[in-house]
Amino acid sequence: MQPRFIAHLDMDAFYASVELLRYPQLRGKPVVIGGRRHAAPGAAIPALREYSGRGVITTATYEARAFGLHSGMGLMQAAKLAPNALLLPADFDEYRRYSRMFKDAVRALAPQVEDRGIDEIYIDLTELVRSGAAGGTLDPWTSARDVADAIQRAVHDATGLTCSIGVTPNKLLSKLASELQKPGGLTVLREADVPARVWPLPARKLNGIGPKAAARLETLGIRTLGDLARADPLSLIERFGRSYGAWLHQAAHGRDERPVITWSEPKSLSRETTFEDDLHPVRDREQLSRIFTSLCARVADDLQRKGYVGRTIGLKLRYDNFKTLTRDRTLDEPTADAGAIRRAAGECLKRVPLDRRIRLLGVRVGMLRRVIAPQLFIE
DNA sequence: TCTGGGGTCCTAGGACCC
DNA sequence: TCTGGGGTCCTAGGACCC
Repeated sequence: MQPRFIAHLDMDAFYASVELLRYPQLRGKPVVIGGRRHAAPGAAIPALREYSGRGVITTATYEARAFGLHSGMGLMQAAKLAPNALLLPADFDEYRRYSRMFKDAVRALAPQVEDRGIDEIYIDLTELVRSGAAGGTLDPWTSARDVADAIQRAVHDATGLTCSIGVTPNKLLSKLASELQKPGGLTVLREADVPARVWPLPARKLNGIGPKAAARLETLGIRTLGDLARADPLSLIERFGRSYGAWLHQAAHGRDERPVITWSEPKSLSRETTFEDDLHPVRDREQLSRIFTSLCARVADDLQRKGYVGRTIGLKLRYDNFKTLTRDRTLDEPTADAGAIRRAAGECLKRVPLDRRIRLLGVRVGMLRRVIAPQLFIE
């Protein structure tokens, strides 16, 4: 395969940065996004110490991260570390608007874009670099850096927001590289840089090595990606299975052939909610039933708006002890009807033990099939 | 006052069919 | 009576990611 030039672009503290455009007076202060809507519009922005309830940080500004706050952290725990940090509820409609703006700005320069959620993308720069560098003697990596630099400026011009970009021969390394100089970084890594720049990093930094795998690796004395690269591939396969073990070995050497995928069909749509207070299956039966029905109605609405029907209806339930279970049922014919989804999900609910308080309820529809043309639906 | 909400992919076992 | 494969579909759970 010809060498490729792949970029990973990651918006810096995206949700928080969008809020700072709206509230410029908060710039330089520790701010976190998360929790449910809590203050009346127009009221003063509350500090973390004033918050009570469930919820986690979705994004923290760099000033807030200095206190040890990070996304995923419970808000009550965060309040202990930084009681004076300011707290704003998430405004997803606004973030989606900015997401479209930055992605459009990138696509105008480099069309081969893979969506990886609201605030990050992969970009295949190979064609641009080849056509741009073909005329001169310019080193292609210098050319790739120039394109990435232009993308960074275009994103800032379009949105007023900064991003970090990694440019390398593949998605795995680019994802890693974009994190090396946040915020506002542009990091170029070539294959030859892997031993010096990648191997010293903790194994956990690799996209695909999560907390569980990292802990198992640690027990084998594997802490860095260099340790992993030196590990015997056969023993990795023995311990982690044929597929994941082989992947671990390849990944530690910075090898990844996955293409940049510019469009893919969704596989499932779901809605779930964590209750303000755990609900009792008997005493709070009516409230649970209302919430359950409304979740079904919301998934049905999502399906209809986006133009899909689905055949597998799934229920998700989390008890007060955080134990989570799922049940699903595959119908003969796909549906997007709220009533049909509710009936199937109701059958699933009959198959779970309801002997303790419930924390979360969710409804999922899978095995999707498209019913209208993609350009007709509105995001 | 621990632990949101929306996804993807993988594994493993059982049913069922040939 | 016991014993085969292989293949597909369905279900449940778990790891991981943003």
